[in-house]
Amino acid sequence: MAGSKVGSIGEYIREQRQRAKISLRQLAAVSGISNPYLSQIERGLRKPSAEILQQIAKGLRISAEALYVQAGILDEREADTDTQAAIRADLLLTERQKQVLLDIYESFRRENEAAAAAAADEEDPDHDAPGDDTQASAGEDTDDARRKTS
Amino acid sequence: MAGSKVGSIGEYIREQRQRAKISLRQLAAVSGISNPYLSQIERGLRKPSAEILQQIAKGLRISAEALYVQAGILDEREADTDTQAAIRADLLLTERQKQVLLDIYESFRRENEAAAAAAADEEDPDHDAPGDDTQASAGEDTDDARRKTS
DNA sequence: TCAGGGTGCTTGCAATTGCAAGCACCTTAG
DNA sequence: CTAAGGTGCTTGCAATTGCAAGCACCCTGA
Repeated sequence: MAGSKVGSIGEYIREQRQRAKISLRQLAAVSGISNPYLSQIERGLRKPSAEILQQIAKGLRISAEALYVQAGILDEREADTDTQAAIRADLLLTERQKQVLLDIYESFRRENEAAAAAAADEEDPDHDAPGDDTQASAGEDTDDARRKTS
Repeated sequence: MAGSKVGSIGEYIREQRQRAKISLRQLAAVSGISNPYLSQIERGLRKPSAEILQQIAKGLRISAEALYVQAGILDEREADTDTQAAIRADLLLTERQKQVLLDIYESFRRENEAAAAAAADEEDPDHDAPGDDTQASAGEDTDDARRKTS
């Protein structure tokens, strides 16, 4: 198997794990694999079998297929229909249910956009060195406030 | 991996190969794997990786997914609705969010099926209405026609 | 300060995977 | 009859996979 793919699945797993905010050992434990092995997988030193990927997916509470696709052993499904349109057109759902799903979908989308914007804001200070002092100062105040609320 | 599953994938591969009327060596050659190894796989002496299954599927000109299902590393897919397919393919959602939406969707579906069953029990008495008999009869004819064309 | 609990990683090893070399057997042509 | 070509399988081995034992480091509480 091409090393580039294996590196990709390891990065992907680490990414999903960090999103779930669990440690490597915790994920290894709930997945039922050894933590050194999970570490090696994440760093691309080992190429896990499909069974191991299945276990990791279970631990991450995502579908095994998603990991298989990243690992290059399953093709990405086409089905490029729009999620919102599909929900609205789904005859097996009541209108109320459609709305609930759409609300959650949009909330997830906003969440992801906010995460993307936050990532962009962290990169901006690097571009404007003079403005950094002002923005960094403001940023510190915000961080202090967050610590107090936590 | 449970030996019973491995024995099953080996039998399945041999079956498909014999249906295709090609020898073990021919399949091994077009699949790009060694013929002794293919022999061992067919007899359940070895458990092939997903990559090897992928190659065998290519040689047999069947989908890799079919072999994955037999090997127990992929669940048999239910017929996805458009909504499910759309959620799975949505690049703007994280894997975790997809799973949450799918779980809620399926819960709604089950809710609706239960409601439909309850409604059907309440409507049974209405079938005695004359107009309803005519429609039910037409529906049955349509079903018969479909069975003949299938 | 030290002890305990947490983090991720290193290392050696047993088991497994996949292969190359070769065997045993069958069929066909000369 | 033999030789050639085909079939499926045996065996030993290198490489890989997955693990257990343990290391290095960090943080917190007494």
